[in-house]
Amino acid sequence: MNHSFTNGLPELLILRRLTAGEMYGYQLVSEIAKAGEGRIKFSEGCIYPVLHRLEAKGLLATREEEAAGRLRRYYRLSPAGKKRLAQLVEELQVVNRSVAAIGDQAYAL
Amino acid sequence: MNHSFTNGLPELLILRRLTAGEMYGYQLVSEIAKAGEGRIKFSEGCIYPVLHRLEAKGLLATREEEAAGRLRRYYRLSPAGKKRLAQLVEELQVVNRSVAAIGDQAYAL
DNA sequence: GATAATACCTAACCTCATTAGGCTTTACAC
DNA sequence: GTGTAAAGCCTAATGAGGTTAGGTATTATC
Repeated sequence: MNHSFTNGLPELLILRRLTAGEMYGYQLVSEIAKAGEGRIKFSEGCIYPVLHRLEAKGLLATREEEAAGRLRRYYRLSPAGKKRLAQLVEELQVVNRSVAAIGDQAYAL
Repeated sequence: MNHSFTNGLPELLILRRLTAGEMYGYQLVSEIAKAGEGRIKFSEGCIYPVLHRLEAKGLLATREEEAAGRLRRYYRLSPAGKKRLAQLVEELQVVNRSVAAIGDQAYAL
């Protein structure tokens, strides 16, 4: 893909998607791809390690469930995860405002 | 700083700032800091290598000037640089739309 | 019986931004 | 007048995190 502005983006997309309710990893991969307009797509090799990191930091909580002979690990937001989400949204807005600000003397965004 | 969404951001800010006219590296560092609301600040150790990369790729052109006993290396946009800028702006918009899209069933951005 | 889809995972690699320096000249303070 | 900060340029080691490329097991499909 080779995109810019993607560091921290898997984390933000995961946290934000989980505000709608718990979800498992494989599902998050396809939900993110769906939201990505065919332009943004994070593979399992990216999403799973992020989920493990977020859980280790206490931003996500987990439960396991077996469905159709397959193991599913569901994740949900913790209070700390909600705070982190708000922080990431704000950081993205700072980026957007900075980009707008540095060019407003010449070009509109 | 430890921010998210910063990969590619120095490049975008530089390219966008240069649409207003040529500028030298040290100046770009402070201009970016000024646009960054005290939240975003890319040091010289980041900006100079980016400038060299962009010049090597043909996105920027250069000239040297001596002012007050100090050497200044001015950079300006090439046509390829303008195309790259448009591409980066669009990539950032895709990011913003994806973030909005993945959460619009639950929370507003 | 083979292939794709579901569902989890890890490891090596690569691309930057971060940190931490180094070099030179001018300006200001003590 | 000597020291420190600011103006300018630069590079190298580090680290965080996404990409690529796998591996495993079960179920569904042709």
